[in-house]
Amino acid sequence: MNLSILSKSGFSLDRLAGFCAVAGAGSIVGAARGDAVRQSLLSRQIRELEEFFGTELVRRQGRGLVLTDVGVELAALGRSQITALGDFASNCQNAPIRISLAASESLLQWLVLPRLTALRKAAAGAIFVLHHEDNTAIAARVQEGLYDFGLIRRKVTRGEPGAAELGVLQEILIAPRALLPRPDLTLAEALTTLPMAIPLAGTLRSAVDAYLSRQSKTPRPGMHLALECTSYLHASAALKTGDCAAILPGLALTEFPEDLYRHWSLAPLKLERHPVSLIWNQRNAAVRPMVSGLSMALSKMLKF
Amino acid sequence: MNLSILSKSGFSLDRLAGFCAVAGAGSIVGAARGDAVRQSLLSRQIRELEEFFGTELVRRQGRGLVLTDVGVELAALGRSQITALGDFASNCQNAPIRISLAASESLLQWLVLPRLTALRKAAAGAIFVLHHEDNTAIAARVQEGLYDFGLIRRKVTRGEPGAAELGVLQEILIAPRALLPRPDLTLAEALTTLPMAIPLAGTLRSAVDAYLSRQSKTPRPGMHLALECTSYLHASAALKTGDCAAILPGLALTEFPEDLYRHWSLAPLKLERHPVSLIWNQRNAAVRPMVSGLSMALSKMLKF
DNA sequence: ATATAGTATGACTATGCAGTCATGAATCTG
DNA sequence: CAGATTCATGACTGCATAGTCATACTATAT
Repeated sequence: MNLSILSKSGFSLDRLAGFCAVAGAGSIVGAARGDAVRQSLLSRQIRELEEFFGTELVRRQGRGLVLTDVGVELAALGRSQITALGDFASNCQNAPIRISLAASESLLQWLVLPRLTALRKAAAGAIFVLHHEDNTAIAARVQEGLYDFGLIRRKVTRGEPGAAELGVLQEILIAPRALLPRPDLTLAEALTTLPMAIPLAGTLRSAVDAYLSRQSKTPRPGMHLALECTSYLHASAALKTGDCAAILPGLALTEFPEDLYRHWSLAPLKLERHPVSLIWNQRNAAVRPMVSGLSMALSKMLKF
Repeated sequence: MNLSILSKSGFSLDRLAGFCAVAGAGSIVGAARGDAVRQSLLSRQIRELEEFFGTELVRRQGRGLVLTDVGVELAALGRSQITALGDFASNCQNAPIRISLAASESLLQWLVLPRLTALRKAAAGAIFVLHHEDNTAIAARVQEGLYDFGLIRRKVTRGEPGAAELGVLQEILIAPRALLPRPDLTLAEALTTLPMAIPLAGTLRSAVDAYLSRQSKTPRPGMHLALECTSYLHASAALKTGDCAAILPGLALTEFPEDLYRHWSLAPLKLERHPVSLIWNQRNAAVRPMVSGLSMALSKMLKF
């Protein structure tokens, strides 16, 4: 075993953890959590690590810092080690392990949380820590080992390690029946006449317009919109007021009973399909037995 | 990230390394390497770890100690972490990583070492550390993470992770031509008349006897043996003296040129076949990029 | 019973490191 | 430009821990 780490001074678990915190927060001040005193400690710890390893770990850039490639590597290594030790300690105390999962608000709301009971059973007493984060950041964070699992919208190449495809999101239009002038309203009529809440996703908006023009229905720009929002959750809440219709992921349908709400498939819109995939960190899985076990269970249970 | 390890006192990398050393050596005195002073330190460090984790890590048994299951787990975890950190530090200094491989003397001699040049090339500057150890211990040590790779004689179930079958050892009989009364001596005649060096493997010995009795040749117990030895290497050395024939793995044949030595297949003896397999530790492979890369290369290059 | 080979423990020292504080330096923003 | 934000540095304190030593304890072998 290579014991050079222990015979030389300048390395400690504490420094490693500090560095990981900085890496996670993206800045020293951020990692110091407002504590001005901690800032100086962290700054020094990073310098000591750099001296110890003989490499730059961060690059001072402007009035902030960015990790170097080596720094990213070390942060990932450190995170996996500290988590593994934490798991081990938790196990010794029969204390629950924490498993983190990051996803967009809407996926958490309509894909993960409805299945919570089953998930908790599969996790055998582990505690789930849910994080919501914007879609692009999730993949990176999972790669860094900051989250154990992530749900993202992308294809998975067959046999790819650390990823599993869960299903394809289908958007639908839902409207309160009370709002309908006639019960047999067509999709195109609904889209042109009903006040509507739709997320501010450019592609969705333009797909609606394109569809309407194919149907020779003049879209009334702005007029048929009651609300533009940044999340399907807001659209869902708006829909619940009964004041407007909304475009939501099909998964949300369970919240809107058939007798009070009517829904239309948006298949005619030929929207781009978004496969939802579960991803996890391979190194984390190897080091945390719970993660490797759960990756199988989660990819089954979250399928839709 | 679970930071309970750092906020509570009683844990340190040093203690973890000490515990791993004790686990590897099997005793505190052994790990102390003769240093009587270190013994007391190690004993205390183990107790502190036990207090920290709130679990027994070793069980005092007689005048020695044995690891508990939890202890074995922690030792493996610690070893993989310390090695991974060591690798990282080595990488930062552009220093070579050490990759350890354990096998029986004969496999090292005739399977590994002849391919050393190719192996070193595949390992891209890593240093190979060869250990010889008796066959049964190797699997356990690899599992503990003490060795990165091991060569053992057992079957590999298809798709088994951390293992690859390399080939099937075929024993052969080799004799110096100078020793032969006639150049066309049959296998049975050779086995009954030539002085012979064979390893003290009970199965090999009784297979020879069984074969001879099938051939209605009376084995002359003891008489046809010049040497019983505990390793094929000894048999090989004896063979080189020219004074006796020897049963050796087919791999050894390269050392004995056709013009000076004659060899017979032992296929008629219907010996039990021993597949040789390369095994490695999955956790180690996940944590040491070099190991996971090499596992593919080694299982190809060591095939025979 | 005695020797021996192992572990355990108490008492101490030295040191490396986290924690703390004040202040400086570099960079961006209005 | 001033002011704000962020990182860097030097100087100090207190504490946890590695290191050291002497000795006690325990099980096994003869």
